[in-house]
Amino acid sequence: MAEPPMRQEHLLVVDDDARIRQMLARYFEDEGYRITTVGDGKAMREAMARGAADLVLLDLMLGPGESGLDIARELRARSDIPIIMLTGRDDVVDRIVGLEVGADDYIAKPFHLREVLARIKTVLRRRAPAQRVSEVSAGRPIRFDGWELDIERRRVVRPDGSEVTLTTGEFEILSILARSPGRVFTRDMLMDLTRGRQLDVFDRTIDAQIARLRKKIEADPKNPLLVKSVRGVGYVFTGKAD
Amino acid sequence: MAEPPMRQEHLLVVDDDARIRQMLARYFEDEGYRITTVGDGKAMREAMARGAADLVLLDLMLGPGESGLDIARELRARSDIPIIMLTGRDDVVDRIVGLEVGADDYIAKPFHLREVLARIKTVLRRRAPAQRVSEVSAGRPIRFDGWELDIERRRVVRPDGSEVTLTTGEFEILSILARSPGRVFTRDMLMDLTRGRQLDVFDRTIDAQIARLRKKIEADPKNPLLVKSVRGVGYVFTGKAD
DNA sequence: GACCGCTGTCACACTCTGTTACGAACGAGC
DNA sequence: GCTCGTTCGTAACAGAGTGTGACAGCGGTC
Repeated sequence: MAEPPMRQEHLLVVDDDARIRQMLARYFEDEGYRITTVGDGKAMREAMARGAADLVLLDLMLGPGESGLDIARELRARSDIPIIMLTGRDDVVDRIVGLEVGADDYIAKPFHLREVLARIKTVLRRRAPAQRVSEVSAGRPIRFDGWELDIERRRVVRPDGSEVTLTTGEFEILSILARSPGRVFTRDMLMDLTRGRQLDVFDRTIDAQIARLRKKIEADPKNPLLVKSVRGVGYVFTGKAD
Repeated sequence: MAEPPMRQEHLLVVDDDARIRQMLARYFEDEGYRITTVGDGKAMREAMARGAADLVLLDLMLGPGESGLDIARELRARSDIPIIMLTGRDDVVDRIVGLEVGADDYIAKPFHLREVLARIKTVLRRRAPAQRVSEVSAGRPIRFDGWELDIERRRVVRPDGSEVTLTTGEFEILSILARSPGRVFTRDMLMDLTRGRQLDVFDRTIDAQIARLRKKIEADPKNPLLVKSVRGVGYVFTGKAD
């Protein structure tokens, strides 16, 4: 029986902070990864041209005139390479946009190296299916199945024209989900993106909010059509964009 | 050293990792195969032009700007040569797409050489009757016999327009099967593609799920028309695409 | 302070799924 | 045809995951 060849996975780090680059490089080399680090978009393009990486770790706060979001969009337009964004602790908006743009996951700075490793393994292992880049442009209302969700004005209008009154929490969850239809969000991500904190072990907060949301927007909350559960994973928005 | 095949079968390996090419070359030469190895799509086209191989072992993660999936599609468009994909450990999505594109089987890296040999023998033996490339494009619902399966929206609609409520697990299995009608999936593949893990020896999980699925979508679950069993092998979707 | 809406937490019921067990169906060989 | 060993279908059960009513704490308003 032959020894299985451990293919060395190749990470590409894009961060303008040299200390972070060095720290990540040292850690992941020790962990047996091949790692390339670059400081800006230009160097990233060159590195990608020299040889495709298996995953990109992308800082969202690059130097002046460069946005990690644009780079993510650019990468996504050209390949399906997994992207993990490094975001500021409270850049909830950037995280949401990052996910819309097609990033696979995000990690808040400052991070624990072990956590980065865990996320990388997860993303490489279970590539989220069909990361369709959503066409949602901020500011324009989202329309689905006759509904209208105006994120700017925090309004939700039924197909018959009447307005639904959602609480802040309900609205937040619906916004996150509806911005990326078809993408499954874990409870942990939803907690983070709506409340900015982590989910405890037996936390049922998100479930309760989803139940309340369904009661308001689903014709039959027992058979939801817009927000479905994915057992063992989380929730997904299944409305059909108009 | 194994018994050499009657006629020396010719394998073509496409992988950008020279160590893997060399390892496969040495092993299969010892096993009595004729083997050609190339590192990219261009070299593959040249090799194919020089002389058709009997089977292509294709790495899905090639260098920059090259996707194994595109190459598989290209190969399949021009010939019925059997294709076995080499995929990352858990690139479930890539595997599914690969099968849709018309590959005959896949092997997860890192692999055991004996396993590769076994799979090659199987594929060459059963010479799958020209796996029809399915036209399934992600995002668009699959239609068969009046049914509609909308993977994005996680919906299944009967010919009479009513909706079937499938559980997450049932839906997953049906999705995998229906994406590649006519292809026989082993229980092991189904377990791998839906749950990302391997089947234990006396595992009846898939059978149970299939039974539950049939109860919901078959008119007569005892005489299934959509999901049939292939004794000793697995299950196959036999719905007729509309 | 009293009131009120929102949300986190708990408890309980219900659903889903892996596992087991057993009988039926099947194929091979005689 | 028959037997025998294997494979498959499925009912039943238990454990894990999920839905949801109830309630209390919190922060706001009057």
